[in-house]
Amino acid sequence: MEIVPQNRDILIKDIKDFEIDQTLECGQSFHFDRINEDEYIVIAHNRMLRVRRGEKNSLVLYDTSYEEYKSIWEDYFDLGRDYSAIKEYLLSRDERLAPAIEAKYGVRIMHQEFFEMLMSFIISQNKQIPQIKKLVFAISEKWGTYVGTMYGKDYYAFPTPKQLEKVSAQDFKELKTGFRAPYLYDALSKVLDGSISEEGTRELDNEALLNYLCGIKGVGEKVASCVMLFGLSRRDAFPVDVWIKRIMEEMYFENGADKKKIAAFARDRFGEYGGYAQQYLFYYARDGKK
DNA sequence: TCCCAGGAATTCC
DNA sequence: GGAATTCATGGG
Repeated sequence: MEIVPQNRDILIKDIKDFEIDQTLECGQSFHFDRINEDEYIVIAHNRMLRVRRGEKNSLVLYDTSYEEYKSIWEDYFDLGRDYSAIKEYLLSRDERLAPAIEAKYGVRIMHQEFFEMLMSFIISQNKQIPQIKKLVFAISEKWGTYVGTMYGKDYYAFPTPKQLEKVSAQDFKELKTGFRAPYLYDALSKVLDGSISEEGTRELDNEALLNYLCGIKGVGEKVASCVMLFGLSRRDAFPVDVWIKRIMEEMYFENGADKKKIAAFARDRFGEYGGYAQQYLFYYARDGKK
């Protein structure tokens, strides 16, 4: 992998184990627009990023700097990590992961922002991905900071807790968040009063962190695990949703298993690489059914 | 009209 | 305790 600054853009050559479309569309992220199969607009860290897949395993990040790439986007897309080692380990744990890993070879686990992940995955319950995206965009447009216009569309960052200080549960409801409105409000309140904070998560081990997050109304094990995996880089978290349950039962439990049992099995089988296994399997399972 | 959606809270037995 | 029901909204 080679990072080549070009004018106002950043060209990254010879990226392995990465595809921008797979990484964005595997279900971990909701705050982006697809321009076409190679080009996306990504909103994160109070910025709008135009990014495009280039020729021969390259990637172009438009209108950014080397410093910004190193300080933000490399970590955001997890480009600094060796995924061949991850894949090798997972395959050594179970070679039956091969079809999922081969099909979704370009997925990386992103490191997104904690608060946005918390709110997004509270929204995600009992919703489909396009609906989740719609609500994330609506909340951003209503309360977030304008970050730029591309192809005629205005983009807004996901609001900070501070920007939502005066927002009520009723305000969330008016955006059609439905029964999730009081959940969003409870999460917001706890972040605003400091009882939930990213700093507060650092010292906690996974089990304690899970309980910590589950103290928020509307946050159960699955949502908490997603926040841990995608927002706090707990790469051993293994969210069990309906898709994962389905494929794990197919692979490992002939007579079915509840979510707790599946999560425990995954901890034992995949260990610190559970999150990667989860995402390959989730995307593979969900895509196959389409 | 009916059914389901990257679930979680509540109610029921 | 664990299983069934409810929750608000949109789309097939």
